[in-house]
Amino acid sequence: MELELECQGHDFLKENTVDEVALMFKALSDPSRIRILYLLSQEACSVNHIAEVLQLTQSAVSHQLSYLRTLRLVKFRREGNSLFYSCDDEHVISLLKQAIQHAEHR
Amino acid sequence: MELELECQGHDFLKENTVDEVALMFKALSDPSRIRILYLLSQEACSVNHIAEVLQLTQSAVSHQLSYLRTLRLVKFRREGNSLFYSCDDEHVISLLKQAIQHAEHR
DNA sequence: AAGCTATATGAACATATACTCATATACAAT
DNA sequence: ATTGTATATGAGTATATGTTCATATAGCTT
Repeated sequence: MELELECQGHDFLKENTVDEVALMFKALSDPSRIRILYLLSQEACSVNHIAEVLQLTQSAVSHQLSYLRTLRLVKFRREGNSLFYSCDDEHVISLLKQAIQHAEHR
Repeated sequence: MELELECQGHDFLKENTVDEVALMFKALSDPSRIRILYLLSQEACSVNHIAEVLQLTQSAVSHQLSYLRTLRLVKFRREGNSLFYSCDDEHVISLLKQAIQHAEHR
């Protein structure tokens, strides 16, 4: 049966698909972004709150949020002077949580 | 009910966990590695075969396999002069395939 | 309007990344 | 042993990445 399978054709990934997947995983491949996304998966947060909780500078957080916004992984609503960010891609959050589960239980 | 949730404590990720997750996603964040892993998820391949099929140099493939080996995402068996690589982490392949599905159907 | 707070942004920098090229290693075959 | 084939590896390089620092923008308050 292995031999049968070896003779079949293979899926080939479209360049577009590969690049999109790469971008998606790249977004998840940095510790700061992982912590930001995980925090936002639990509650909407202002930029300063994220910075305080995660012990990052406001600027670093803002840059990362800008990055995540571009990929539409987060969205925000304004409330007075503050911007409350939250997750905007459940699928990505799902992947993140699976990876966390996997890393924790080992 | 939203108010209730806002008052609860939050999960915090251990530094170790964050770093492991980051490494894992970093492995999946490069187009060449994505294509290599996806190919290997379909059949075990020699280094040269990977290079031919994916139109990469032997050296580039070998470097990436070395990277993936370090993370134990691939393993290999020797057969004569050739080394046949295959996937060694079903969980990572699962994440990869989910991301591909997500990217394709949109 | 002026001053205050929250956030965004650009430049600069140090490090990481992925590749190429040249060469080394390992096994096979004669 | 020598040659050939398959793979690995080290150095070098160009580009990408994540942060900091300084400054800009936007909205609130008085």
